[in-house]
Amino acid sequence: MPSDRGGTYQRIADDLLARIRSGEFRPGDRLPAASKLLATYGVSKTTVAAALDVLRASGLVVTRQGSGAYVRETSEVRRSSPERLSRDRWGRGRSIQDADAPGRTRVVDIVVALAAAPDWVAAALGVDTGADVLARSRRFLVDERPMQLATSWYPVDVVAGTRIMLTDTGPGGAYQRLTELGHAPTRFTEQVRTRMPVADEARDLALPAGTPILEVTRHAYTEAGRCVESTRMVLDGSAYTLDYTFDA
Amino acid sequence: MPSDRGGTYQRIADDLLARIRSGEFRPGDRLPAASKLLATYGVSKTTVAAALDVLRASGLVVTRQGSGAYVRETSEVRRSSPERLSRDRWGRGRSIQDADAPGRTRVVDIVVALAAAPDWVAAALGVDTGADVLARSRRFLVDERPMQLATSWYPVDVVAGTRIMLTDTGPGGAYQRLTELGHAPTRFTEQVRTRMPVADEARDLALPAGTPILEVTRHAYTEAGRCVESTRMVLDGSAYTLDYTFDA
DNA sequence: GAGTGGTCTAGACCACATC
DNA sequence: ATGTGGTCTAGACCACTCG
Repeated sequence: MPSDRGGTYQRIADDLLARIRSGEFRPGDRLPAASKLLATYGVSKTTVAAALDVLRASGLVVTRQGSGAYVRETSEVRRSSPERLSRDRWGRGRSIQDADAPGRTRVVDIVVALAAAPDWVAAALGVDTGADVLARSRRFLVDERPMQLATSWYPVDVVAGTRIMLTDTGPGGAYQRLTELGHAPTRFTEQVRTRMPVADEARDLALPAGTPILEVTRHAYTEAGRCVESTRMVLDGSAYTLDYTFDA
Repeated sequence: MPSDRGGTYQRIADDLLARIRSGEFRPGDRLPAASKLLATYGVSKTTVAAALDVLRASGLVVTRQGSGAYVRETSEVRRSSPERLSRDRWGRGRSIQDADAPGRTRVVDIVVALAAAPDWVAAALGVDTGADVLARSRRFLVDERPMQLATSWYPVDVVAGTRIMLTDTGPGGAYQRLTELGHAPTRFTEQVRTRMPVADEARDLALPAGTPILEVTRHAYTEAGRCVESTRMVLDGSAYTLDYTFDA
């Protein structure tokens, strides 16, 4: 066992990490039970638990009560490219979700309501702070695994009386409806950040400890330069890779 | 104190979180000492420590030994846009780093060496797996705060005998040199992921617990479609927002 | 020196899964 | 029924800062 800096629990964590890296424990494998580790390293149960906490916080190990501690399996990565928003994707009446990687996407927990616009939404959509806008929230499952939370906001004058105000926006989705209304989005901006999830997000996305999220904020602009949609997405950071392309 | 689900430490963490959210404790404020919390909640020191561990792992609290536990200050956000790579930026002999947000950028720990290409680099650059390529590693400080680690790889036949092989690539940086060599990058792809840092990254970026990183992989292509640079960057996730723009 | 966070023990009880 | 992880206690010692 290495005797570097840090407490005993840190050295045990480092040792276990090295054994995982070396291939002694592979993804999906169960680590030795705490009672074994306790004896192996000659420490108390609390110290072993602390070591496992380190590995959990770094997202490398998941624990299942009554079962064991397991090396986390690298989940299949889901790619997300701007091409999913290209006009010929949604122009044909296909769902934008079809553009993502394989897997059956299901949209659940759809909530559509008029609500006061958050500051940054009001600023983007060009409405007064606190003015009512249409908010569409929903949750995306891929093969029944929750992958993404999203809320989109629209100016009321744009979407009033359209299918965007209904739970089902119809073929092609909101972008197709906006196009039919003469507000076709032609340009998008996305801002990408990362952070640890809040408790609600961790629950809704079923995130194990040590899993950060990607927060993507997208704005859709018409040819005239008007912002007609503001969207904030929260993605399972262990599942997504975002692809972007641009010219010098 | 809420008496919801979960252990005592979880309820203490939830309570402290609520008090932070309510504004009772503001960013930079010191939380009550563990000895106070211990008395307030009527629990043992271990339980208080567990509650603080929850808040640390979520990046909301930082602790300083011998001093106290503090509500984490939201560090100034540093924006990073593709425009930093536009030709007129580096075409004028300015450093690409100048394109980022305010602050003095300093590049340290520059290491330039020939090394075996990792698989994904070899594939991108179109060389044999394990073949030697030029690797440039460095670390970026902004106002002396470490913000980013980066390694770039170049095909040997492109950069042999040029300043790209030196520590100082000269005015305009590597892209300007590539342009002079007839390999002007005209198109870039970036792949963005997030994950928790490994120990080395947490140390080199001075990341507090509960801080995820952004891993950005960029490829630079010439007009002819050849990839002449492959770069992997690791960014302090609490400091960066990535900006992208694209058309429908 | 007083106060703070960080670590560790030995043992206990609980909730959960069935290795 | 047994073994697993999860939680908690009361107390101890250490390392660090200086409120």
